Amino acid sequence: MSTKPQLPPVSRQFVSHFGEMGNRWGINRTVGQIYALIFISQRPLNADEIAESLEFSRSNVSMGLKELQAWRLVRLTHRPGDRREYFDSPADVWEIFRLLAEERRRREIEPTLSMLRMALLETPSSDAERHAQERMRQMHDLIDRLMTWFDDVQKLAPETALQLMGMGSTVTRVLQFKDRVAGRTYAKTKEK
Amino acid sequence: MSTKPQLPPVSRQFVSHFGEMGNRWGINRTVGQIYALIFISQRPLNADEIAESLEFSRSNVSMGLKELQAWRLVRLTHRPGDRREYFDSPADVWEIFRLLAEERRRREIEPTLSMLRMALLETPSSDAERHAQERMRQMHDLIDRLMTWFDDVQKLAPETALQLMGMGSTVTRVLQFKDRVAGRTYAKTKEK
DNA sequence: CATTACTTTCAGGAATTACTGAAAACTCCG
DNA sequence: CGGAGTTTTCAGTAATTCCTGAAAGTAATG
Repeated sequence: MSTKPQLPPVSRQFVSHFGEMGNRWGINRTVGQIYALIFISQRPLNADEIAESLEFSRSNVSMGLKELQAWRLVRLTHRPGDRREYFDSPADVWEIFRLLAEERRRREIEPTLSMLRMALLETPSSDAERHAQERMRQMHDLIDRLMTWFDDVQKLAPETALQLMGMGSTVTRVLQFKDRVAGRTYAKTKEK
Repeated sequence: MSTKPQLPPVSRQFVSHFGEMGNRWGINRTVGQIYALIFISQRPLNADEIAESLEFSRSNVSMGLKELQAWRLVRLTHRPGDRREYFDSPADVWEIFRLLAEERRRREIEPTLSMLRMALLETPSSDAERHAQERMRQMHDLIDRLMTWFDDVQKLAPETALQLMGMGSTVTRVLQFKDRVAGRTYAKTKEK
C-alpha cells in the first residue's frame, strides 16, 4: 500500500510532539503538526505535499494553513512556473517567538485588559464587590507591567534581546545585592 | 425560582471571561470559572458555594478543584468546627504568575526540551534530516535561553522582579545605543 | 470561453471532551 | 460499629470540536 518516502523518524516525532502541544495550547492538533512540518522543512511545501506527509485530507490541510496564516506563522510563496501555493516559516526563531507572543497578546491579553478596565470603572455596591475590584486591579497592573516590559524587549534586535536575557543573572545579582543591603531578604535566593 | 443572592454583574463578567480564556489555554471552561471565582473572593469558598454560584453540578466542581490543586493555583484550608474543605488563591499576583509559569514549564517546556535533545543525538542520514535537526537545535537553544533567564527572574523577590521589568526601558536604551554605535540597526526602534 | 489545475467551503458524520447523577468511598464522631 | 456529613469516582449522555468528501469557487492557459 504505502510505498511513499515517508518522513524520517526524528522528524516524525517532532511533528507529532507539536501536535500534542498544539492541543494543550488551544491550537488544534493538526494545525500544530502542519506547522511543525513546515518549520523543519528545507524548502517551502505545498498543500498536497503536506496532506500526503501527514495523511490528512486535503481540505483539512487547507483549513490548517488558513489558520496558520491568520497567526502569521506561515508565509505564502510561489515558485516560477508553478501555480500551486507554497508555505514556509520565518527562519529566525526569535522572530517566530515574537510573532506568536504578539498575536496571543492581541487576541487574549488585550481583551482581558480591557475587560478589567471596564470592571474597574464600576462603582462597587458592597464590600465583596470592592474586594473583587481590588483583586482585578492587582491582576490588571501585573499584566500591564509585563506587557510594557515585553514591548520594550520586543523592539530590540534579536541578538540584543538574547543578550538582555543573558544578562539576567548579572542584573539579578546586582538587584539581589540591593535587596540585601536594604535588609529585605526573600526566599532562599542568597543561600544556595 | 432563583431568588439566590447571585454574583454581582462585574464579578459575573470576570468569571465568564476567564471561562473563555481557560478554553483557549487548554484548561477547560469550568475550571477557569472556578478559579476566577476563588480569585476574587474575599474569603475561602467551599465546593457547595462554588457549585451554587456557578450553577455547576457538585461533581463537576469537585473535578475542577482537583485540577486546580494539581496546578497548585488553589489552596485547601479548613475552618474550625466545619468539616467542609475551603479553597482560596494565593494573595500575591506575582506569585500566582510564577506558579503558573513553573507548572507550565514542568508540563510542557521540559518534555519539549528533552524531546528535542533526543532528536539532536540521532545521526542524520540525509540532507533534509540534517536541516531538520538544525532547526530543532535553534528552537532548543531559544527555549533553553528563555528558561534560564526566567529562572533567574523567578528567584527574585516579587518587587525586585517588577523593578527589573521597570528597568526594561532603561536597559533597552543602553543596548540600543550599543547597537547604534556598532552600526547594527534593526526595525524602526530608533525612529519613532 | 472552455479546460485544467488548483483552492476553499461546508454539511454532516466521527471523535473527543465536558458534565451529570447515582453510587461508592472516606472520615469523623458517638 | 453505625450513621451523618462530606468528597470522589465513574458510566453514560450531552455538547463540542475535528475531519472528511463532495461540490463550488477561482484563476491561468490555450
